[in-house]
Amino acid sequence: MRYGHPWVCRRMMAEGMRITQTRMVVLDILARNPKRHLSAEEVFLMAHEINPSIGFATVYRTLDLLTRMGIIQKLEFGDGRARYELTEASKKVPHHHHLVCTECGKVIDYTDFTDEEKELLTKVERELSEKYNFKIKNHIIQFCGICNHCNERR
Amino acid sequence: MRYGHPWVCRRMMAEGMRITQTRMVVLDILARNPKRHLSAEEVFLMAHEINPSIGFATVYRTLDLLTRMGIIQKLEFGDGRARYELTEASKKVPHHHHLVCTECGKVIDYTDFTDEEKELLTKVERELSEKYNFKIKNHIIQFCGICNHCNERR
DNA sequence: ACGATAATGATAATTATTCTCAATAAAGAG
DNA sequence: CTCTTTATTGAGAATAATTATCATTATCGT
Repeated sequence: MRYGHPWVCRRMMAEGMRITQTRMVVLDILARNPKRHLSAEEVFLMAHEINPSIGFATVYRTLDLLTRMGIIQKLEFGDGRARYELTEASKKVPHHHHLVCTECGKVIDYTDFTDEEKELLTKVERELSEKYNFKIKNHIIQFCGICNHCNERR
Repeated sequence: MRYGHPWVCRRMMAEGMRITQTRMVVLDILARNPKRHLSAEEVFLMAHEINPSIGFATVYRTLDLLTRMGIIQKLEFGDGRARYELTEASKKVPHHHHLVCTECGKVIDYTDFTDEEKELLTKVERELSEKYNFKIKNHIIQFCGICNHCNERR
């Protein structure tokens, strides 16, 4: 059977993993929704539309697998459910970070200041990596506060 | 009754909140353990040592309250339980960020590169604040990877 | 000291995530 | 293409963190 995402498939094969329909469906969903921060449940619902036989547990397992492979990233915005999106390293999503409203949970992606940020981050990453002997795979940057909407109704 | 943490007490009173023993005990525990990233359960156990009548639910409520007040910060390192520590803004803890091992969950605090980082962060914070009309209270920066220990046993 | 009521403790309820295990399907061998 | 091995899956049960409920308690202005 043929699927897309050749770079992921190559890595899976190289590591002796099987390329299954569920894995490709989950990856596809995340790749097609780069703007949203999908929760496991949302991914499950979308996967279920494509193939109703896909189970919840497998979606979790696949999200976990892709996270450990560094293809997607698990994000936690403090509302009790994890969110997932492709990593920058997967070359499918541009450098960006998140602005989180701690009141309503709204999340804004911002892509400003990325050149300066990127430069500093690369430097910090390299040096921390050496100093602490840590193989750094990616990073999470969130600014937390109150959005204009929540600010107004007070 | 007299407690420490006058700056917190002042703010609580100003906002019509009551200054209770449980709140002060929880705050004290976090203030006395700036190096650790305590989970709600750990805080509960320590609080329970001090006063066995303190309940789990109240610890959660207090952690949530202090978080909303910006005195402590809720951190999620991906192991399914939230951690709490004083914010930089509370002036009790120095500027630092976290290095998280996605394999074993180990967390290293690092305080390197803080001058450059701080400068950039302040700038980014100010400009994002204007652009998105967001009242930014704090930020979370985590570098995720594999620690040397986990790297060796492969 | 008193009274209004915010806060609490105990416990039940909820909810996201993980585990279990028999059934299924991917991939290499023939 | 068929067979075999075994990694992966689906369904549902189990787990664990967090939140809600509600009668009781303790704070604080008077």
